[in-house]
Amino acid sequence: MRFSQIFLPTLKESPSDAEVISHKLMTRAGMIRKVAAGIYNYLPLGLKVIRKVENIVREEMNRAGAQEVFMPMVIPSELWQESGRWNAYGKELLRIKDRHERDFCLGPTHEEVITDMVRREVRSYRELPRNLYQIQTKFRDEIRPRFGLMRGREFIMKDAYSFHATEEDAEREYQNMYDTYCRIFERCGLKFRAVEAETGAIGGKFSHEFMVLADTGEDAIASCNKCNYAANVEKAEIKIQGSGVRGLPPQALNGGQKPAPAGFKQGSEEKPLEKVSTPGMKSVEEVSGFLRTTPQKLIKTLIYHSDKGVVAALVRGDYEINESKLKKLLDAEWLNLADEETVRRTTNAPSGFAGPVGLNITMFADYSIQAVINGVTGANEADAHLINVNLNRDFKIDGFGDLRMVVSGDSCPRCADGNLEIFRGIEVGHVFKLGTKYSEAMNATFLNEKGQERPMIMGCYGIGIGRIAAASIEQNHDENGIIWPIPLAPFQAHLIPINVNDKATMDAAETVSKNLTDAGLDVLMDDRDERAGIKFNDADLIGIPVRLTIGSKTLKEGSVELKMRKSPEINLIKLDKVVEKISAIMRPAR
RNA sequence: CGGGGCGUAGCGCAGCCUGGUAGCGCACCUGCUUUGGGAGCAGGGUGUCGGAGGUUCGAAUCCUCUCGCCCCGACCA
Repeated sequence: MRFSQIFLPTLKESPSDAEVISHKLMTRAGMIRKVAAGIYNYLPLGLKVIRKVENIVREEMNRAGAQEVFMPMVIPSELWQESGRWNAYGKELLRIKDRHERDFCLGPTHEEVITDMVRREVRSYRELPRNLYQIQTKFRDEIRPRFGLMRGREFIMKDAYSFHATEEDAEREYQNMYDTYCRIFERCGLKFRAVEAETGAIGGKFSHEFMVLADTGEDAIASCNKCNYAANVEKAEIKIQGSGVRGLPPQALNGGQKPAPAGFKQGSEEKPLEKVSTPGMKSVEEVSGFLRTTPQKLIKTLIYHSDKGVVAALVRGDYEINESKLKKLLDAEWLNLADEETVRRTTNAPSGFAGPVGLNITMFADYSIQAVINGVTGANEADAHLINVNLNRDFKIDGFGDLRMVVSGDSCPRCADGNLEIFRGIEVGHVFKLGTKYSEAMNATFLNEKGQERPMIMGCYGIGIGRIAAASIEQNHDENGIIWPIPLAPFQAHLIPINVNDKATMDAAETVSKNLTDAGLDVLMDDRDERAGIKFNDADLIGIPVRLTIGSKTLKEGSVELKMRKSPEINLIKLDKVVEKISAIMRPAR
């Protein structure tokens, strides 16, 4: 391909709305252009990368025994009514009407469609298992799309769904997909980690996320420095010492806490409860600073609103509530921090002054507060807090649980002496074991060998195609531009004839280009009549792995310059060795 | 949805406070010179100042409404 012909508009400056490096570089390198918030055009260079990713995914899925299908993007509401998600899914589901006023949605995921497809055809256990996948554009009307392809509204995703006669077979396939995903991300040249994850709105029993490690990632993951435990922080558990069973006498538990700060040792005398004035002091920092104590002494009381009613959640002042854990403990469908109005009604005080003493609603608490002796809480009246608050003497808790976010340095919940570290990651893949959630709701059944009707056991496995491209850039770039790993590179070799008006240079360039192309390589030749600086800078920006420079000086010796994008060295190679040399570089990665 | 900000040339921005004929850099077009890491000189403006309404002799500028976009938060496969 000639640079003068390809539609590849590079930019010297980043667009003002791009924040993360992958978004800036993809725009500058002429890969994508924004059409609307979270909606992009893919230009030729961007599409080439997308296709590379798709092909890796396709090859590995096929190798794993899955078969490709293609489902519609526009889905009739009936299917979503059947699964119950038409009402449950929320506003990310873009609902549209056709000319007959019939309801449809743009597919954000395809469990309903695939379940419908399979239930119509599959009758017997003999026709199972099945693993079907598609690579398709999805639409989720995200509240706040951002970061270019990392969190678009419209995005390309590979989604696979498997159907099984038995739990064991579904778990075998889950492992098969897990292994396949590892191979896919390895082939893409990504540094990643598989972590335990929440199952979220898609539902199901357990799941793993595949996280590309990057500081700009939107997810935080906790990872043990000794064993292979790794989990999304939404899910990451704390270590429970002794037994973590609900209902045990509170002080018997000490859920893996950091030692209490000096001066507040367990077992110190319980002092008399006292009310103190704390005008305008709401946050943990303000209150602990004002009262000259530490956040560890505070018990934070958060009022939540849920389908199970208004509840209070208590956690030690230096920790944060993990809403996923709270939701699970409550067995709630939904959960929100209560609004100011509800807080006032419940606590008789503006938010910031809630406390458990005398509070007349159901209260759940994180294990961490069991270690707090003579603690500080809100007084349930404006501008006042209570000091020397003690569990059981001054208030009672309806249930204890692991309700807090893990923090760096927490003990590993799985092994004896490991500690958790927190990393940021970009979720590029997710595998779920769905179980029978959809097959039961939608009556996707089969007859087993005894002639009994049973719901199919399902699994679901997604990969964000565009996110892989973006994540790769987050991991592979420098101040000049993208550095593509060979498997994802839009071209393998970038040829730069310095002076396109010099016949010898151009003849050599044409020959090299033809030879490399004949050898099966994708070559971009910068035949533009531009200054060398412009060509070199564009080459660095778009990040093709191999650069070959052809100039009249080295040409006299029958040589061209070879430079890898990822390293600064420049080597001369003879014209007749070019194909051999470049092929050797490409081989391991192809 | 709450808070904040921005919409002016293809891109990045100034002008707005204090109303008076639309600007800068880059890009683009023409010519000459230059030619191995984003060239120089000369000439050229390609604009519904996001949109609608209002105030005014006069609005990019002031007021009202509206649309779009971005950031923070909330929320979230």
